[in-house]
Amino acid sequence: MRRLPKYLTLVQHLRAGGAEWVSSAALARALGLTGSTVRQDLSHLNVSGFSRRGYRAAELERVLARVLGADRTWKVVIVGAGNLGQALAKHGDLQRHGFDICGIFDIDSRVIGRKVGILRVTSFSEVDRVVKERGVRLGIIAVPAPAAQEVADRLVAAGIQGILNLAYANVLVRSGVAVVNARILESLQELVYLVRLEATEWRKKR
Amino acid sequence: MRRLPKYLTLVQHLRAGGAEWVSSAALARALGLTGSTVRQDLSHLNVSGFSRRGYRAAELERVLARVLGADRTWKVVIVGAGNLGQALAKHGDLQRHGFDICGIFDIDSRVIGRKVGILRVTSFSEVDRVVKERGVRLGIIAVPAPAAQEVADRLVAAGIQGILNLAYANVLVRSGVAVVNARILESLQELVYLVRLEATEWRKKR
DNA sequence: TAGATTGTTAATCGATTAACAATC
DNA sequence: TAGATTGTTAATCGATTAACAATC
Repeated sequence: MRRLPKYLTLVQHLRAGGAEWVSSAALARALGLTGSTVRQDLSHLNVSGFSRRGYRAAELERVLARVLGADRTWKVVIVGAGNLGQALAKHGDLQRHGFDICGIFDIDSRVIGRKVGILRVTSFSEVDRVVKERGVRLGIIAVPAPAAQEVADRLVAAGIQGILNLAYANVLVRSGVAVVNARILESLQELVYLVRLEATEWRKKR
Repeated sequence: MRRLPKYLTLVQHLRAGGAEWVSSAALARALGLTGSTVRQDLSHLNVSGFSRRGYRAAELERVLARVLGADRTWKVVIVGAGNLGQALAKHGDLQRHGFDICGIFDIDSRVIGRKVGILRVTSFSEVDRVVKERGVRLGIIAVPAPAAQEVADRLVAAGIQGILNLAYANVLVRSGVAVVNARILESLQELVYLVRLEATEWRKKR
C-alpha cells in the first residue's frame, strides 16, 4: 500500500513532537484522508488501537517500520552520476533512513573517479562485481532516458531485486523484479494539469 | 489523470523513433496496461483513432501536450538550494519541457549569491517580489522537512497556484492551490515493500 | 474477404466511505 | 454516565477490464 510510507513519516514526526497516542482522525487530517481509510489500512497491520485514545505512537511506528523494512538497512547502488545521481548520493535522508549507498556508477570517463560525498564515481563496467560482492538488492537509475533500459537489464542480470527508475523512460524487466518510477518531470506535468483544472473549475463557478 | 504524462512521453519517444501510427495495444504494452484502459483514457481526449491503424502519433502528441499544458511554458521557482534544489535547477529536462525556472531561493547566507547553472541563489525574503513581478505560477519545495509548511504558506501568500513538494513532510494549503508530492525516499520505501512482497510470494510458491 | 483495431457498453474488481455496535 | 474512538460490515464509488459491434 503506497500510503504506508506516509503513515510512517507522519508518526515519526508526531513522536518527535512528543505524541504518545495518535488517532485515526489525526492521521487522516494530516494526510487528507478519512478516518475510515486510515483504520482500514491499519487493520491489515499487526497493531491494535484503544477506544478513546487511538494507537500507541511507539507501537505504530515499530510495526510500520517492520512492514516497510525500515527496521533494517538496504544496500543500494546509484547508476548515473549527473546532477540528480550526485544529489542523491550526497542526500543525507537516504542514509538516515536505512539505505546504504554502496556505489555510484557512470560511463563518462570525465566523472569516473570524482568524489561525491564519501563515495567515488566508479565505472559502470564494475557494477556487476560490486552488486554481487556486497549483495546489493536495490538500484537507482538516474541516467538519460535512452540508456535506462540497458542499465536496467544490466542491473537485473547482476541480481538486483528492485529498481527505482528516475529516468524519463519506462523500463521493462522480468517478473519478480520490482520497479517503482519516480519522475520529477512527470510530477510537474501532473501539477500543471491540476492547476489548469482548478482554473477551469473556478471559471465554471462564475 | 496521472497516466497522461506517461502517454505523452511515450508518444514523443515513439515519434522520435519514426512512428506515424500508435495503437492502444502498443501503448498498453509499453506502460504495462491493457488496451481497454488506454482506449478509455484516450476517449476522454479530443482525438480519434482509426480502425486497423490506431492513432496518428503526431495528432495524439499534440492533443496530449495541449491538455497537459505542455504546449506553453510554465514559470517555476525553486525554494531550497541544497543538493536536490541545485540538481533540479541545473537539470536540463525541465527547461527542455517548457518549464522556465525563474529563481532558486534559500535562507542560508552561505549559499546565497552562489551560481547554479545560469541562475544565482537568491535570498528567500525576495521570493514574493519575484513571484509577483514575473507572474510565477508554480513552486518547487526542496527544503528540509521542518521548513516545508512555512515555505508553502509563503508561496501561497505570494500567489503561487501549484506546489511540487519534494520535502519529507506534508504541507497543507487552502483549497484552490494544487499540491503534488514527489519524495524519492517514499518511493524507495515503496520499492522495499514491493521487493519483500515478491520475496514472500516466491516463498509461498515453494 | 479476413483480420486488426477502435469506441463503447456492461461487468468486474478493488478501494473508499459511511455507519454503527463495542469498548473504554 | 456521556463521549470519543476503534474495528468491522455493508454500501458506495470509481477505475479497470472484458466483450463485441462497427469500421476500415
